Amino acid sequence: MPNGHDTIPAKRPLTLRDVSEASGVSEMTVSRVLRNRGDVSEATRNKVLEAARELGYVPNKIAGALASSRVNLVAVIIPSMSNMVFPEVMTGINEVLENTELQPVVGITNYKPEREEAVLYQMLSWRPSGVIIAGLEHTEAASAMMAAAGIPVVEIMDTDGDPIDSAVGISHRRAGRAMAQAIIDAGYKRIGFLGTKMPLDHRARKRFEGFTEVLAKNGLEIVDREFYSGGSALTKGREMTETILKRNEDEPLDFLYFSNDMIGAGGLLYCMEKGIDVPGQLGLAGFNGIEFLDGLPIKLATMDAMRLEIGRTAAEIIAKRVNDPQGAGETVTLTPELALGQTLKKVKKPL
Amino acid sequence: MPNGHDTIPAKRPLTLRDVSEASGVSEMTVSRVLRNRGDVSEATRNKVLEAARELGYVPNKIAGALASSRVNLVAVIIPSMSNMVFPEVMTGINEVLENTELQPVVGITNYKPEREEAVLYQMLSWRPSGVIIAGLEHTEAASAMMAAAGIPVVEIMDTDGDPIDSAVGISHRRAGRAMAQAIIDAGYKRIGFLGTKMPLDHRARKRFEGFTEVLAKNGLEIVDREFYSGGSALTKGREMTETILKRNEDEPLDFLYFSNDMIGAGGLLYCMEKGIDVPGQLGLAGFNGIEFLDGLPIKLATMDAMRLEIGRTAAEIIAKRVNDPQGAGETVTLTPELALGQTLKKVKKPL
DNA sequence: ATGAAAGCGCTAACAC
DNA sequence: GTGTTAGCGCTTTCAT
Repeated sequence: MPNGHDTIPAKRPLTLRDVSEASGVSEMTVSRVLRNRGDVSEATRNKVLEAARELGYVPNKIAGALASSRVNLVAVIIPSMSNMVFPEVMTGINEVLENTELQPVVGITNYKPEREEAVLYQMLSWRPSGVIIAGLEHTEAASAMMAAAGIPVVEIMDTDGDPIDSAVGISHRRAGRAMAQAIIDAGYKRIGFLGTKMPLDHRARKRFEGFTEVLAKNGLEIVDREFYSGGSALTKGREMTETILKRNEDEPLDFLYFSNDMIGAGGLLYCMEKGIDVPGQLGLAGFNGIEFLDGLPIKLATMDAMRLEIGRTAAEIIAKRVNDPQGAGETVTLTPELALGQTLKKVKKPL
Repeated sequence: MPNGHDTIPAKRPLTLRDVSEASGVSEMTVSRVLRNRGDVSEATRNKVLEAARELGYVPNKIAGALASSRVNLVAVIIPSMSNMVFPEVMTGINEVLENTELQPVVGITNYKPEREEAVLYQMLSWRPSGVIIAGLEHTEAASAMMAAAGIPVVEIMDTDGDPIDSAVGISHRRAGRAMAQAIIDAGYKRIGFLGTKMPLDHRARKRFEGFTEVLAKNGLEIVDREFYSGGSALTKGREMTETILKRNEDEPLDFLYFSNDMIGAGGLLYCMEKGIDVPGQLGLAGFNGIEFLDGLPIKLATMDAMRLEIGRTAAEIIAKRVNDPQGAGETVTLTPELALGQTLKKVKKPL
């Protein structure tokens, strides 16, 4: 032992039987005490608790789960942990699950379908009580596994599609449309798009589709676009903004639509530094409503992805269904508000 | 079924026996095939795989783990997921574990010792192959559990203390001392401190102690301090900076030391907005080296907490020890570099 | 190369 | 209120 923590070094991990012997109470009753189940007299209860504490017994959930075929785990499968959106979803999930027996277990897919399939397989092999998974697009095998698992499955973030069981999210197509409409209403015409180089980010794709759809209806097109991958989003936003503005100096752009707020913030900082008049000369908008935007000198127009709410609702659906396995799936579509901030001209909508 | 995913709805979850019956191969051999263990003829192997795929069989790890008393899980216990530092640690852990059989399972403590104890208990009850846990300070019960668990335990982030088994991190005391020295060397005298209101953030506390220690040795003291809790760190940094500067207008501060880079960035944005000459009139420094700083107009002086490296090293220690349970604990102290950025005057150190 | 039997540590179900 | 018995679905061990 490298230091002063004094403990009973356990060769063989302790079992219920050890507690049973130490307390002189049957294994079954020990089990009851440790799970607060069934009637146990105060006296034996204390004897057991005392013995367990004394020995430092930690129950073996593996054995418990096998015997009871109940596993209080919820598989949460998300693309990434590094872009601020999923940590917040997790917070929402945690908030709700903390008040239940359920415990989230997180798997990361890095936006790769085959990775998602593998992670899902791993997680399902622990026989969780439910699955919360980002997105509606999965490999065929993954969809089949979830459908066959016989547990509640909630697909989150997006509701533009066909859920396996339940879904909670926003319509990203609608989000793209709404932003396009706001930009058009404000009178901008020469619009640039800056986004991630991620063909597999279906939600970004749907927003883009909704966006261009409304532009088209109004006789407009995206004038230029710029993509990035990897690196610090703030830095990339700055660089991409410089690039796209320089490339269009002859016929300048009057609006930049960023596929996320982090690159949007980078763009905003760049504009402020260069003394570009925002929103007069150039309008800006992002997507996500990251809280961090509040700290910027001026607020970026954006649309909240309602991450916290999505996490909470998804967890609630799972919690409900665990106690009511017969329950049917449901789809909850949340409707985010457009936050105009200070980077979008406030122009009256033409009649 | 709410939609078009065609699957075999499984009433009773499939078992090895189902695959055995479907393939006409004994359960034991099926098990061998599915785990790639022992010699199995190519013919039976294919029969089994075919049957398993056909049925959509997902092995039950609960049963497997109980029978083999081997669980390929690594418990990762961290205070929070929302402040950018731990996601990066996770990335490092994942990178390494991806190349092994091991899988991380994350628990969040919210900086509460009693929560940490509870989470640890939960995790240990799954009999993981190892534990990675943030910090060296735990409740007595938590320390005892880890010491008695008979598995490798790596305490991360901090090495100023007494590890249970292994530790990987930096010396936060040294980090505080180094930053203080750099500030003093640059000639700043009237130093303010801005931090989190978190008595249980031992690492912040140690940095602070190291910091004031060096100031004291040089006949200096912190002139004023300001604390926050909750909210957007960027916003809070901005507000706190305003507050502390205003409060000391009579005898102005010439340096602000922020306990993390996010509030530091907020302070920096505030200064730029107000036209405060940084680093001439006022120097600034933070802590953590978050990549995001690169996107700011000028770079904040900071010290990298080496999160990625810590995560990787911790995971490596676990991976190594799982295959060598006799191995002894080890302590790895990483030494971060001070990044002066552009918010600290470059003044020659007085001879 | 394959199979049969025993049991991992716990809990459901049923006594008493 | 407490104890007994029989598994949960796998893997270990030992035969063959």
